[in-house]
Amino acid sequence: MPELPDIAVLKIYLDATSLHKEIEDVEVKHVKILQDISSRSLVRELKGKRFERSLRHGKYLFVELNQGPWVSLHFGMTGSLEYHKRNRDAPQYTRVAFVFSQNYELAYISKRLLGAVSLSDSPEEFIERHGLGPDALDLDLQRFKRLLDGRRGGIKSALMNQELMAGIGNVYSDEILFQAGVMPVAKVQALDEERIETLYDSMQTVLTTAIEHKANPSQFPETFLTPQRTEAARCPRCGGPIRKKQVSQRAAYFCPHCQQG
DNA sequence: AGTACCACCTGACGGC
DNA sequence: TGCCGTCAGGTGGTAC
Repeated sequence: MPELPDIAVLKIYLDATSLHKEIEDVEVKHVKILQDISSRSLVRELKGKRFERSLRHGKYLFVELNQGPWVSLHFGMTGSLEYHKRNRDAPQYTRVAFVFSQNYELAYISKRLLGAVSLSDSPEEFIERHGLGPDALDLDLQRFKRLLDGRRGGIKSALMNQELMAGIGNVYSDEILFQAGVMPVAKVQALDEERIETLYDSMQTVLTTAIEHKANPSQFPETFLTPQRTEAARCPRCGGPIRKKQVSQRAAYFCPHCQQG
């Protein structure tokens, strides 16, 4: 479920395992995962260098090398990281392996190959080039209001629009709307100022709470909708049935009793 | 400006 | 058991 909280957890993991170690080799196991760069260039740029620090913006993780470009990691719908000792059973679907000394490596894993590994001059340059909005957790209420002001479309697609704000995907947009008591089909224009503020508060609370629980839905508070993303589920607040509906081309889960507008 | 649709990929699941 | 359609949390391009 790689949305903002998941990437935040991957950042903690990468920082704890893979910084300040010489990259002895880079193994590209599937070139389709590389974006705008060849295998050879990636290896040449990274070999002998070290990861010094990482930054997260939206659903992207950027890793700074001790000199040269930044590595940018995007995880698509099925991506992850795993640091492990190299042996005969490497993780399945490892697409790129960053190899350190003593036979340890950081594996970039992507089952469906929808993610991307690339290089950029800086996170700022990458964010600009991709037209990403501000990070959803680095957004104050006033700016949130300005971003939504005058928008004609639905609230769910606005929350998921990476050009507007970066980091929220299908699952967390549903959770934020549920916590705020707003229907996924609600139009932005139909929300008064108070509900926009509630939405903002829910966004901050949901994202930070998810990160605190390692982005693992099975550990989320009982008041959360996310673990109930099945059609037979019950609303954690009122006990009524959870409904599923296509909204903005995605499967939205919501409680018709607790969410309005 | 905002939305619909398709494409990119692979795997899981249910129906037959 | 095998085949087939459908669906899955990502982004990006095109057409309206």
